[in-house]
Amino acid sequence: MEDWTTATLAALERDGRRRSAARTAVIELLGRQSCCVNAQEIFDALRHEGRRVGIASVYRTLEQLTRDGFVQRVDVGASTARYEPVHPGGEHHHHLVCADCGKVEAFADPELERALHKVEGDTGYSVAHDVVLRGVCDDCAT
Amino acid sequence: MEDWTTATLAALERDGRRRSAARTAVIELLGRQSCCVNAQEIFDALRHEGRRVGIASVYRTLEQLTRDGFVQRVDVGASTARYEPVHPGGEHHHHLVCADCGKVEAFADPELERALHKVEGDTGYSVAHDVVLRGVCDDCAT
DNA sequence: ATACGTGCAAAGTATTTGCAAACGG
DNA sequence: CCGTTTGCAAATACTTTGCACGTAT
Repeated sequence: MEDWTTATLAALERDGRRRSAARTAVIELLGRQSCCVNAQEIFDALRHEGRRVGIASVYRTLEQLTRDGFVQRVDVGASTARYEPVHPGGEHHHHLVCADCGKVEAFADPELERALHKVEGDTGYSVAHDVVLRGVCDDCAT
Repeated sequence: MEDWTTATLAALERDGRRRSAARTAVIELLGRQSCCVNAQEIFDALRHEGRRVGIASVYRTLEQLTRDGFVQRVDVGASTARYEPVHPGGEHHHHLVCADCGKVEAFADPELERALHKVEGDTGYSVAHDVVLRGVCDDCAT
């Protein structure tokens, strides 16, 4: 979804925010992810490609993007928070977490999604939702 | 569910663990909860009723109980982890979290549960699951 | 020019760990 | 008694904040 990056940068600009180096770097990196990442991973990846960003800026950017609804925070139970891009009306998935090694995988299920929407209608809660299933992954099952 | 307390204490005993004061206090308090609580809340409540427990013991007990499947850790996105008793085959609910004030409420939905079990069958993940819906609670909606 | 953003380092929180003393079986 | 468990305090892990300087607009 290269599109998310462009859309997000454009939305920020429209909002009067500046297209600064650190912010742009974080957004571009997020746009390349297929599933959730944490702040440290973003920081390390950016450093690895030679960008000089501070981890504080990573956290600040994530906080902003989360507040504005461009990314969703995913709490999979590890001590660290993870984040992933939100594709409005598009691809949408949930998470399988290995109880053993902590690995996080994505899954999607239309029927589950339908049940969720119904509950959201009933309760009035509908800003975001996340389903976390715990179990043992294939690697650890051996 | 006064029953959970008894069952859990018995299971620990059967497992060779000691029925120590701190551990028993934490388990009894958990058994009285209807929804999830965090370590600090447990600590404060126990202190309030005059029991001299250290917060480290609260964490240690929670970690043990979680590992053994007697309590489930619930990550609702706040910085602190919450925990609640697991009633095997019995009452089972998920959580609504207010995006504004952080309040956590419980909800249950049979259709959602059915969809979840189906996904668990498909994926092989089935140790535990938790659904978190975010939104604005009635109090904050005003 | 002039706000807005930044990197760094220091400060906060939540949780874990080391250890000698207390305790349960 | 002897190994488990404890409370405390120090250590750790993650995240936030204060601040002087950089930089987009």
